[in-house]
Amino acid sequence: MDDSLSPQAGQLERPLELRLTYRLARLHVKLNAQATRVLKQHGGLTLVQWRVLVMLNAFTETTVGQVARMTRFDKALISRTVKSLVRAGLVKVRSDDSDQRQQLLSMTASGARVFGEAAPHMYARQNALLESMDATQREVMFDALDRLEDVADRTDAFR
Amino acid sequence: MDDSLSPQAGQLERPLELRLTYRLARLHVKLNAQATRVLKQHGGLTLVQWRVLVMLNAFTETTVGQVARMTRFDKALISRTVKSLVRAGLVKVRSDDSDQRQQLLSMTASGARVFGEAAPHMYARQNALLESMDATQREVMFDALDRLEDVADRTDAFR
DNA sequence: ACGAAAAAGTTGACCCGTCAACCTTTTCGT
DNA sequence: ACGAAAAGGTTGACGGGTCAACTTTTTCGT
Repeated sequence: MDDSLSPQAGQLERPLELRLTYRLARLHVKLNAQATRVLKQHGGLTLVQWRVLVMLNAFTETTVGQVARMTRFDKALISRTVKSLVRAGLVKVRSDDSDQRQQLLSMTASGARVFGEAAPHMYARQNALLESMDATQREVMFDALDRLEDVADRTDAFR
Repeated sequence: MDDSLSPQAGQLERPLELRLTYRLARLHVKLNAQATRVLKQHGGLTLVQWRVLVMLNAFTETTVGQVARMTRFDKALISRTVKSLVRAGLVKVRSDDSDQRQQLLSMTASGARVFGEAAPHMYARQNALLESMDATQREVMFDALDRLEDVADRTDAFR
């Protein structure tokens, strides 16, 4: 399989490899695929389920809305994912007496077990990613991420 | 709306803000949303349609498979998107006599017009993103993207 | 030159993620 | 203390994106 395409190319306004959005999208896809693979091999969680459990692990009792805000996922998605976790017996729900709208979520014992099974591999992966860069690279990277998010929030410049 | 969540937090194995995958995912979502907004305002293309047209603009006659490989999108997605573009009259198809399997795609006049309407804004955006970083930052960033993609390809480390 | 394998493309099924509408409970201004 | 507005959450509908199966055409080894 020859992937070099030998195009009659030339005039891409900016070479593809140097397009930031393109590169980020590509990386994001790869990282997601990798995470999904790792999770499948170690406990069978989906990526969203994993992210919810990470939150429940960090903040022992929390709510759908809080998880949604923290992960920046849509609350509809979180709501459904929590349901799937409850159905699977990994998460339990307790109603909050001081606010009848919301329910407090926490991991069950078997939820903690499944989480504990996946966690080392996921954290090893996270570390492997970070260790592919040295300290200054990392710093520049996170700084750049901050700036980019900032620019991404302000579309108004192009209206 | 208080977004600071004042959690009973503490023991996130790695603070959320410093999780690379998390930050990248978040940025990616924002960038996509921004691009979608810009496209909606200037010609009404979808993001995938835009990416296909970018390819057709750069490589005047190309095929579904080539576009799929270059954009790294699934060929099923490209196939459907091309159909939508043909239906909209923005892309036309010519059969290749030397290979009956594939069809050569190119923009129509009105395709070029719509593309030309969106392009300046999209490129301005791309530039705004790049200009939020100085030269060395950019270099570090692209280098980091290379390394990360590399690591992302080798899951085997965690098997 | 023939059959096997590979490539191009299409289609259907399916999951992910977003959006908008909606219901219930709480908060808050007056 | 009452009504409006806001917040929490659920649901349905939809487009985005992936995966696998399949058809047709081409390539290639022997």
